[in-house]
Amino acid sequence: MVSDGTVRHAPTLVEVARLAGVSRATASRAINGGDRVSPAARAAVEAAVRETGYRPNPAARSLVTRRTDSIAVVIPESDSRLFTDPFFATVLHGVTTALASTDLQVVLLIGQRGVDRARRMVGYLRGGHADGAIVVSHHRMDSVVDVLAGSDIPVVLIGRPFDATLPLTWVDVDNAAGARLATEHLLARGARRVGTVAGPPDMSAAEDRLTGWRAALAEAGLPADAVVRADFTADGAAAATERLLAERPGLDGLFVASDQMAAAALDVLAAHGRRVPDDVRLVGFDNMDLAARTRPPLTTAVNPAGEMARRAVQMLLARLAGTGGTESVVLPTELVVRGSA
Amino acid sequence: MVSDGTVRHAPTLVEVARLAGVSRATASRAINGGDRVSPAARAAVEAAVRETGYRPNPAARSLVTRRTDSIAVVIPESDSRLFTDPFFATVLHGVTTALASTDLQVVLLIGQRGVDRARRMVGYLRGGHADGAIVVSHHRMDSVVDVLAGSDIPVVLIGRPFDATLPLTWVDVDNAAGARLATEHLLARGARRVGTVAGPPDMSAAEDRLTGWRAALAEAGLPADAVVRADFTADGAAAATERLLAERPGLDGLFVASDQMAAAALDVLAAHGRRVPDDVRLVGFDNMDLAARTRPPLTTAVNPAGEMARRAVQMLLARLAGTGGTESVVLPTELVVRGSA
DNA sequence: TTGTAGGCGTTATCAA
DNA sequence: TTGATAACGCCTACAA
Repeated sequence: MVSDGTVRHAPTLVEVARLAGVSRATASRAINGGDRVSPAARAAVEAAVRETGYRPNPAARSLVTRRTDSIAVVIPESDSRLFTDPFFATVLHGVTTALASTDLQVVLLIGQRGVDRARRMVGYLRGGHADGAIVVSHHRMDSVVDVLAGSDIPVVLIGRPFDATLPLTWVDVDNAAGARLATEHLLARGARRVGTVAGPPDMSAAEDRLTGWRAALAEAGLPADAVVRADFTADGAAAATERLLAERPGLDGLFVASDQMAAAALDVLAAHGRRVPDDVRLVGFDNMDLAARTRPPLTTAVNPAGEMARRAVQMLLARLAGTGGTESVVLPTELVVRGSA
Repeated sequence: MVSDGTVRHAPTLVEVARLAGVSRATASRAINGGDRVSPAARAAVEAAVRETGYRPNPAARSLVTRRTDSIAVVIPESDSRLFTDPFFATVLHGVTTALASTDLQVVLLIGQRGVDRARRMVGYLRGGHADGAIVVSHHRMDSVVDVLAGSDIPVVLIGRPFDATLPLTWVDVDNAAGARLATEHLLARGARRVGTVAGPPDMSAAEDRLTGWRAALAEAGLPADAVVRADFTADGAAAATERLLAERPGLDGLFVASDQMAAAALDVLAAHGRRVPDDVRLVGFDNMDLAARTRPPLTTAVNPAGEMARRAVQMLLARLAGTGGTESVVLPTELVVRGSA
């Protein structure tokens, strides 16, 4: 007990044990929920814990258990998307929420990409700072992923890696199916000249969404050649949409690979006097907050970021417990129909 | 130690020392940059470290140094603003960036408010999981702040606490000055009937911005009674703006306490056929990404979230080093003039 | 400058 | 069911 003026060092197991009238070993067992403890001893220890405000020293515990009771969330994005994109905040929130019932902590690693940084990160993880990792891999990130794949650290990726042969577990939304739904919806609403503002080719989500768009058009027997690339930013999407309109003045349908880009496309279309959805039907992807607030509001495919985070946590926990979690997961998506198509 | 050709367990100091032909103590000194090491010994140890891929076991180190080399970032928000608001992502990015040059890690604590959770958090911090904490205190959060103030954990708040008498260090932007600048700008542009969409009264930023707005009007000898409250969400702001327009049809200037809310107000004004800036001059607060992308783009006061994060880190590091960091800081703001006023 | 030895707080092993 | 006792890997007086 601290008598407000005395030494303020945290109570240790020794003091708890002494107060409870048992040995350290018994106190430890009682605290860690072991079964080989008499009810009397357990009660005494619990009382002593309450009285002293004892908390186990995590370093000491970790030293002997070889676990840290924490997991790392790795976000290898350096650019400004980190601020802009609600995706990361949603994932982070999902992870911490999913972990709230456990007593695992989240250690955050935000870093630049590149081989050096990758090695540092993996070194950190191997160094025993975390029991496992969730990697939010939006970009290609070969270095981090490669190094991780070559290690024995339990890790789950959010967003599939490019190289499907790597021994890695991941969870992703069915980007191709979402894009396909979106495009089919455009066609169902009567669009016949359908373009797309795609994401950059070094992101699997971008590639998969492009694939889905192509598939829907192929099935309808329509050409899939009205493609422009952007970088998932509003500015990039605005410029790309301008190019597309110049190249394809007859466009009557547009699938844009993210809501943020779709909002920018909306502005460009308006600036060109093209009404949405009357002249051009428009569908986005993500269904983040933003989608409901544009005018017209966006029809869009759902990207369940929070759910992906929860699943990733589940899988990682299973891995850590040795009870599975080695199977990658593709979450379904659906289309939310609003005013833009 | 498993034999599939390799040694499974991470190399320890003992092996490094043996390989370098020195004692554990010398190896430790060499690794930790101590000066009492001969160049030869140091070189040998460094070579051994490289060869073995040695990384100090953080738990063992922490056990004896009584430091964890990690700091906690506490975000006691439970509601959806966490996803929506780029403020948190920006702060997080700022913190990790500022910490990149050190070898401190970030432990993320996202939690509900309330006394129980507050005690748990503080217990966690006192338990020796982190050397200090940065608390992003947007809301009132009396419980967390009170408990923290009563502890001896080094902590820096981002956003001033309501109770100024608490022995806490914090960094904040000069919200009142920003609001004042904004309102003065409205007046300079000719507005005479100036209202405000304020934030909720349990947030110091909201109160300070309201204060600044009042001050500017008082100085100009104009009434400051056209106030509606919202909760920093777009929907809340839209409803509030509707109320304000109903109450004050003659409004010709509007200060909105955040860009996100200002964007919503913009829509409402447009829906009522009020042109911005011709009929109503509008100024927001924050200067986040969004501000440049509304139409017209928003004139707004800068909220330097990243800079606040960096300063908070600096202050906390100083505290940990015992070299100051006990003085709270108010960062200046400025007005960014765009099309809305 | 280097090495010896002790201890940080906990859990795990083994007798009792 | 309990209690000695030995690790866990590292740092740091202290002595050489």
